[in-house]
Amino acid sequence: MGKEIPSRSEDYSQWYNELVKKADLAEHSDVRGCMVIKPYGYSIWEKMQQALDKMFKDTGHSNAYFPLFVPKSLFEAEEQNAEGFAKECAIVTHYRLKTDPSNKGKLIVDPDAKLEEELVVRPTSEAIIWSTYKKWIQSYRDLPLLINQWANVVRWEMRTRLFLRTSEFLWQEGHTAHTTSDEAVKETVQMLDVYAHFAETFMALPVVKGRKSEGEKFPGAIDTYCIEGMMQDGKALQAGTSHFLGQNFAKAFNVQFATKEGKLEYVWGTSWGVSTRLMGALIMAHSDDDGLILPPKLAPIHVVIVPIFRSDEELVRITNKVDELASSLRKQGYSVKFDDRDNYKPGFKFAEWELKGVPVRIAIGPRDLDNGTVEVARRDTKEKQVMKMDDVATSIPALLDNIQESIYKKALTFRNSMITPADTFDELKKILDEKGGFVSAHWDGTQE
RNA sequence: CGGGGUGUAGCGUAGCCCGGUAUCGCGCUUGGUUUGGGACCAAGAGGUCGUCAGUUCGAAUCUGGCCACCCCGACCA
Repeated sequence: MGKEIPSRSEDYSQWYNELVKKADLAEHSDVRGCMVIKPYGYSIWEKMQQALDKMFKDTGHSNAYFPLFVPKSLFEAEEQNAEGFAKECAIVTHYRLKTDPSNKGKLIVDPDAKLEEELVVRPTSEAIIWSTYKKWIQSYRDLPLLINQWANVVRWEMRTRLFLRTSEFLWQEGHTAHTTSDEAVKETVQMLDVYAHFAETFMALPVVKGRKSEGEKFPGAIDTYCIEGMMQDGKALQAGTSHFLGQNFAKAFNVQFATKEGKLEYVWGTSWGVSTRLMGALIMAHSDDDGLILPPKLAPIHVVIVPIFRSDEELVRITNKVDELASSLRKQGYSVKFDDRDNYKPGFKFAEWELKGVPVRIAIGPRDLDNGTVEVARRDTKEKQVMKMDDVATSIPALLDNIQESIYKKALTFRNSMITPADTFDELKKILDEKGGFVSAHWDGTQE
């Protein structure tokens, strides 16, 4: 602990790394390129999962789970997809270890236990899922098939960064199959809208929706749509993607259905995903030099209550008051933490909860007991106000709503200030060199 | 995969050039004083110096191999 987070302006990337560690979100694991998500960080991810999962269900999707391992022959069936991911795959080649005869107590890979066919650890699940869909889909009556999977995937990246790029990451991947191209495109766009809506209303992160260029699109897709958020260093972060797959995977895995007219046709596919990278986006979009700033809708703790006391007896009096307040807030669905640790001073606790981004802090001491008041502080602006104890429970909901909105507005204002129009290529280059941010420019859509 | 760097207590580090059994801070334990913005004092616990080998009477320190991680590039959610 301590005021050791480097300032955002000095070294953005270092600031980010320190913040992730200090706020108790995640740390590098001893395993190459992998990350340990700590309980506090994971609880934020769970909040994201819950909100997203509800939105998926509301749009007619169901959850399922498919295997971690993809036999190489399945993996290579859709050529573009296979080629696109080939350079970053982890592969299982053996299924057994044995004791090393020349080095007691150590294990070696048993050369006799080589697999007939290597297993690819999924970098994405299109292959394994489409090979399964082949069995599930016979008739137009089986469609649309709307499935989502919460899973981990492995992409053997050379350089990793906490939440933004790790060898293994958690995500959700939707895989749908449809009777017509139109319906599949609609699904693709619908899910992009779901992501954009989630980013803006839950993460308080304004995003730009768009379509990827030929060079950037998902391997195996006809079209890739994405949402991009603006981070405080003026750089874009891709926060979610939605792909229209056309009939590419249906053809690769021979997934056909009988139409009403009795004809056989290939189904139309989509896939879409967001990952724990959203955690990185959330952190980079809002936080300041004092730590994390969480939008209330994703905060695992909405309100932290810090008692200020000199004696045990004083703490008891405060605790009695706090119990009433906390239970009335909890009844309204808010998560409340009473920080009654006696080995830290209030100032330390203030700083710690600010570091962790808890939206609202309530301090209550002997002075408040006498006056029937509390001190309410909001994390985003650090404004404090003294409030009547009796009014707290009823005014917290509005305060949290206000914080959610004000975080969004701040991000939106910043984002808009960093969008610069350019009419010529020279202008574009100049803006990117000098100002950064987004550039609104003309483009004819070609590679050149 | 190219270029650079680091590895010493739970964390962050000094010592390395010039070899003699490891420094300091945070944290932890105990006791006391404290508590409205990151408390203080005292005592205490905690280390095969990444790993394997070599040189040497003696290696954290010198030499070689290996491993891991970090930073910068290319690639990506």
